[in-house]
Amino acid sequence: MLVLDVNYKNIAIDEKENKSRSIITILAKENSKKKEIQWEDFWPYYYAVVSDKKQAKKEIENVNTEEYSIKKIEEVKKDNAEKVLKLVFATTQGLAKSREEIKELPSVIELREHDIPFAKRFLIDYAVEPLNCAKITKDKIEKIDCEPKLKMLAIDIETLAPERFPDPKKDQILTVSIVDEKEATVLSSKEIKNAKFVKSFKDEKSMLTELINTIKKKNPDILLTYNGDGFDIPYLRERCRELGIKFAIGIDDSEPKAVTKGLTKAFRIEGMQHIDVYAMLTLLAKLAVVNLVKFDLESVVEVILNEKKEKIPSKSITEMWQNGSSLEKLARYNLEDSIATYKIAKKYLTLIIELCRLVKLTPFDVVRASASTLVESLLFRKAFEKNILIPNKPSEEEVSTRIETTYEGGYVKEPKKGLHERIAVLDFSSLHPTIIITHNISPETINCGHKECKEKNTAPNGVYFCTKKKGFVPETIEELFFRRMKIKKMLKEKSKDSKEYEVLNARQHALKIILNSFYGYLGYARSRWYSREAASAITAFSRKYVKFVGQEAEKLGFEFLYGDTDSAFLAIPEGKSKQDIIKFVENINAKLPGVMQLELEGFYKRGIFVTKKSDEKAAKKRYALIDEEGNLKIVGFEYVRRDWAPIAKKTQRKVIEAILKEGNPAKAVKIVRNVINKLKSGAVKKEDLVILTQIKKSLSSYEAIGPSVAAAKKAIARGKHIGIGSVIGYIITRRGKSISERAEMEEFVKEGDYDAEYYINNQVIPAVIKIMNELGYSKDDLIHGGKQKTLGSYW
DNA sequence: TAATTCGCTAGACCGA
DNA sequence: TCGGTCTAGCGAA
Repeated sequence: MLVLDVNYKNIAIDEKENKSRSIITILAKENSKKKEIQWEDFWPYYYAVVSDKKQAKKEIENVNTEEYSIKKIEEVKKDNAEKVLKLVFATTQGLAKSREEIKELPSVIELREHDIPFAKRFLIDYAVEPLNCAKITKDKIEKIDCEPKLKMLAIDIETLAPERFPDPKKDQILTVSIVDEKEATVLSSKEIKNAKFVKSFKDEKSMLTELINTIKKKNPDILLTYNGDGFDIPYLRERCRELGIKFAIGIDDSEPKAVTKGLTKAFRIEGMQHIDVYAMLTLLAKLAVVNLVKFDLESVVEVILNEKKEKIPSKSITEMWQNGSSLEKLARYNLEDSIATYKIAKKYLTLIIELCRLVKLTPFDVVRASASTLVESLLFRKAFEKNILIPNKPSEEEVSTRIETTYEGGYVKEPKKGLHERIAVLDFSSLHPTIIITHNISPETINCGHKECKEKNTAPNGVYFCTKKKGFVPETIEELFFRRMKIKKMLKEKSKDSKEYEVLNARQHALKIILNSFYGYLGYARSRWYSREAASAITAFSRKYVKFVGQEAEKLGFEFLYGDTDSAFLAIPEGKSKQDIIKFVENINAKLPGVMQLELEGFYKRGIFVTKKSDEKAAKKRYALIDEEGNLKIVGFEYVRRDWAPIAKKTQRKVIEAILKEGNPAKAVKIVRNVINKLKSGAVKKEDLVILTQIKKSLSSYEAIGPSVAAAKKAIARGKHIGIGSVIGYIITRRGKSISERAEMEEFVKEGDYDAEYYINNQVIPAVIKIMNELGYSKDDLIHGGKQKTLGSYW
């Protein structure tokens, strides 16, 4: 049986006395049939840490147990607290209401685990893995690993938007696209001829009725939308109400329900998992699974699916609809959105499944979670297994004080500037997790009092960690770490295009994501397992280890060029070989404690470090390398930044290529001079001039009005809608004094209308000058031509 | 509305 | 109009 969802509901247990209870419901699928299982023997509960168990019990019995639906008060044993009572309730409402009064009772010190949602509580206590199979008997749920066959259905709507953001009270839904593995259909509320994929209806109401029927009939396990939480689902619900029908797509004929998630709402649909692919992608971007900054479907499709998708602005959609022209194009556009949504979801489904299983959250929750929620959810289960009480969330005051004091991070070495040859890059694999495991770093192992631990396991920041008893965090991480190693080993024997490989790879990826999140979680102010000392000790150890590698390398005659947090860049001098590096790594590994491990990331033929703009020191976090196959690795430079114009980025890349690949700085000069001339001639295309910047707060709250904000304000004055999080693409034109005054959003700029001086002096030259400086060229040489040099004189 | 710190750069802002 | 300081954004790890 495949577990699709766990939820709870309130049911009457005694109609006469008006008594009810909260009961867990499991939505499972067997032989492609969904069914709901009610779990009788599980009740809402929390713990109270008390000063005297008998006394506290009495006090609790004296409150209105009826109102709070208190069922039972049990004495329980927990490994990290002395006197603990477990309070069991009939309803979640009773539980919630009781907290205020219970926590104030004289013998009650504090409540614990009082804010764990009931369904989540069940997932923890029974170790239920959503999207995995299970054998469900009366009192047990036994996990059985399986490959779930999930039926997904993507929907997307187009609406009327006459000169305003669409309003479901007024603006009708024009078309709806529905896509699954087999079918791709558009429903239209007006006849669209000559389009096979369109089903036309006489009006909006009959179209929406068909949509509801189709969803019910297809009965998917997963309903996919793109920003369905923010738009499609509430719009459909409102619009249906407006038309006097019910958007009853739940398996129990209920409408989608809004669930508050932070500031925004998520829409839950009974009987299926609503995955908002937009939410999913913001999570995957935060977890560094995908590299996305713009989340509109067109940008996303380009990056993830490597496809081009045309955007039709809402204004044009309204026009097309009203004119009755190009309706087929409109329908196709609508269809493509659903297809894209479906494809993206499919691409990451395996990873999402593995994350659900690992942290024991439903896909609905996982895709809308944050890194901290994922880590915390996993720790909840571990705490249950280890029989320890989960720490409470910190109060707001506590959060503020935590934020006030920060701690020192990783070590970044100032690089040796200039061109270098024969570079080996070494890095620690899983640096933070391995430090945590090796040194047993956990909130509760700090300064344990043992003399021996202090002597043997003190971090460079002065705190030490117990060596006698494994900590909660390191024990958890260690288990995940070794599980991942094992999977990675298995992967080597699988064929890369097999399903097995895909699943195992997703599994190790999920583990990696969680492993990498623990360190940040320990230093995160709202964390339940917060420990600044622990987080600070981790970075202190990291600095020590990286410096150690650098020092040992120099002792052997390698040059320690650069290092950042977990890496060491070494130059291999004449007379030393790659083999010596391999030996060096082996030697270091023999000296490293615990599971610490240094790896050879790769060899590079050449590399360049440049000076900062502000002074003559070499810049950290910016360098370029070329490997033996001629592959460039450009880090930190303008080339990788989106807030630089493509003309500057492309030129920089070409310059780096000419120098590292061909060793031909004269060619680099030529490239730059050509670009300058082209800019001057006015022939550079708009698309090469656009600078992208995100608007991160409300436009009114900016103290300094930079070009992006200025451009956005002007665009708003022209009627454009720009919200927080919008990415502004602007061009510097010739109209105005300051740069901000001259900035205009791309769509309001004509081809050729740009400020060549700006793009030469503020974009192209700054992007290449520091690189050319290292080769002996000045700004003048770039602008006026001049000396010819070859790299020969340097090597 | 929520993993961390370190670091670079641009351009506005502000006072002289 | 200058130079220093501050705000802001983005990237590396």
